[in-house]
Amino acid sequence: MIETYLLENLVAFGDYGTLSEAAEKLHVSQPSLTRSMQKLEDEIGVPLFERTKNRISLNEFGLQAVSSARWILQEQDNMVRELQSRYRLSRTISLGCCAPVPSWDMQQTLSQLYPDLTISVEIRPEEILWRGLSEEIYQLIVVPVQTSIYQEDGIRFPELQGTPADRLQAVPYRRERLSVSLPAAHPLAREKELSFKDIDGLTMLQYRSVGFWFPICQEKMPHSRFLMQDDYATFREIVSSSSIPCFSTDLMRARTTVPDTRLDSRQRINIPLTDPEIDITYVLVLKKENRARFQALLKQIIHE
Amino acid sequence: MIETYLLENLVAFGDYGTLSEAAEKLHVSQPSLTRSMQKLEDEIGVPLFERTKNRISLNEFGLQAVSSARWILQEQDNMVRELQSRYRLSRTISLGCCAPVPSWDMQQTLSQLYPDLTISVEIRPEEILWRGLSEEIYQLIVVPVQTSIYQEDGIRFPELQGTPADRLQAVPYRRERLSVSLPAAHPLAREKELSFKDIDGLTMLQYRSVGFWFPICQEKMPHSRFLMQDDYATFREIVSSSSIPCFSTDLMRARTTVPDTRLDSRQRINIPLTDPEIDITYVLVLKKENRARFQALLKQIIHE
DNA sequence: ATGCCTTACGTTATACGTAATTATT
DNA sequence: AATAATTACGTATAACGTAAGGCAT
Repeated sequence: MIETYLLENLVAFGDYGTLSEAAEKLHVSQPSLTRSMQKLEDEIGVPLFERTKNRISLNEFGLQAVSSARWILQEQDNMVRELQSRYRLSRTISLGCCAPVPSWDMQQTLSQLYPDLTISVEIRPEEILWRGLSEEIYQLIVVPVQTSIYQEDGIRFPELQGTPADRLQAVPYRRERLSVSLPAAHPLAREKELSFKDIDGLTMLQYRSVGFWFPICQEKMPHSRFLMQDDYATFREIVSSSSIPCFSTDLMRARTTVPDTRLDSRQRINIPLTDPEIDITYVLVLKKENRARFQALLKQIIHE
Repeated sequence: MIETYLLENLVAFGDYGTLSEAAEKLHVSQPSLTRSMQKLEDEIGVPLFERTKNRISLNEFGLQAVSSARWILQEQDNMVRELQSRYRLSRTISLGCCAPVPSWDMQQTLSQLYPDLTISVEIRPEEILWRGLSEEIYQLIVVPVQTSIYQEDGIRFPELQGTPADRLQAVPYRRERLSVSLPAAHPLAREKELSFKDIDGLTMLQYRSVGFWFPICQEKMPHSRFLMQDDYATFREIVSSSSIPCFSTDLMRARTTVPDTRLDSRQRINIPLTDPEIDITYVLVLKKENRARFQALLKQIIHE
């Protein structure tokens, strides 16, 4: 059988036209290429070249050989690439998430449980998460369910082509509630609770990557302006140094290591919202065929 | 890039299941295969095997690699085979012929003119010759034309899909006339000439591979029986030792080195036939695109 | 005990580079 | 003179076989 380096040399000669140039590009000597081509001809048993004293060129068979060789090398390359890509995929956990807090938590949890694997986390709209789970772009997704609905009906799996609901496993993960963060001096800051209706019209400072939360707020507060912030650090900075209302959640506050309790005019007060939409239960969903792989994760979530 | 021998070793391991057996089949040592598999894994960068202390087997990636490797090796094999077959074809002249005498002549002529090439000659019905010429199964064909028609109309090219008549070149080659060979004692042996009509009903000894001649005789002598002979030497033997009538042609007699002139009862007399169908002009036909290749042949035929 | 895989080590094959030769532009 | 291919020859890489070791059935 013909060794690969001979085919590579042949293709290089086909590309560059002379042995000298091909040799240069391949970082080998001219005589080495001469020998390769001789050996190739010898092994195939078919003359591939027209030779004159200081010129060598491909004949009709040589041309065909070059094109076949090019094809074979490409197939080899595909083989290796596909294996590598499948392997890489088998070494990464892809999580699709609907909101930042569970994405942070899961990133951390997964890294601890699977220290050898690459953890890839994305925040995307729920529809894309379901589709991605079905198409194996994500092995895990975290979707939000309104807690009141969850407690009545459990989880409603959407219609997925190729992945019927009974092949999915859903595990309730944790709960998050949205509240309004107002400066102490704000007229509404004394209220015990508020609804979207009460605060509709306020100009809100808004971090962009909050996932599913933002569409809810937009819908519930059609008269408000939202000052979007792309960078989380900047957002936090402006929150702490301005008096613009914003949103907060219980989980977010629990993550804040140093709660800001200074009692100045910029101190903020969190007031719970009453609308049922702000009480969310996160649910982790995966294909049942992957349960074994994520056994450790499931155990930890259930025992939390 | 991955050398071919590594793929071959991998496929052998896939075929035989253990390194030992694969090594034996490949006629290499066990350790050599161990190293090959290690090297392959290393170069692809993906684990392909499950290893226990004295057992090695393919994992999911290994299985995929084996099937890809098998495919690539087959492609290589095809490449080489196709080149070799095209080359062999380029080194052989395929002639399709309608009758034995021109086939013998052409075989001889071509061998002399192209001593390095393989000459392949077949006697086939005219229809197949034309089709074969069109489909490049034959580079040359020799077809019969009734001399009277030829002298009036020249050659009539049949309708060939893919090969219009103006891409063909036809060269008149030589002429052959059929006669009846009768024992001297035969009642008709005194005639100066005969027609098929006169001899229809006779039982004829007939060599099988006479090409287009036989269908003509059959058609013209519907009441005759033909005693078919497959072997030419046998046919000649029976002819010379029996008194069964048979056919002969001027060209055939010209080729017979020692004309049998013994004047015994078995001596045979050749009597010309008068029907126009027995006067044939052979025509050599080839594609015009191959004229250059057969220049020497054409020159010789025209100068004959 | 036998079979199978791996590691270690020395050998051999062969692919490679350098230098020299020849021919062409 | 410069460029290109081939041949000749010595070298170095790497593939190979033998020998030895470990582990499992």
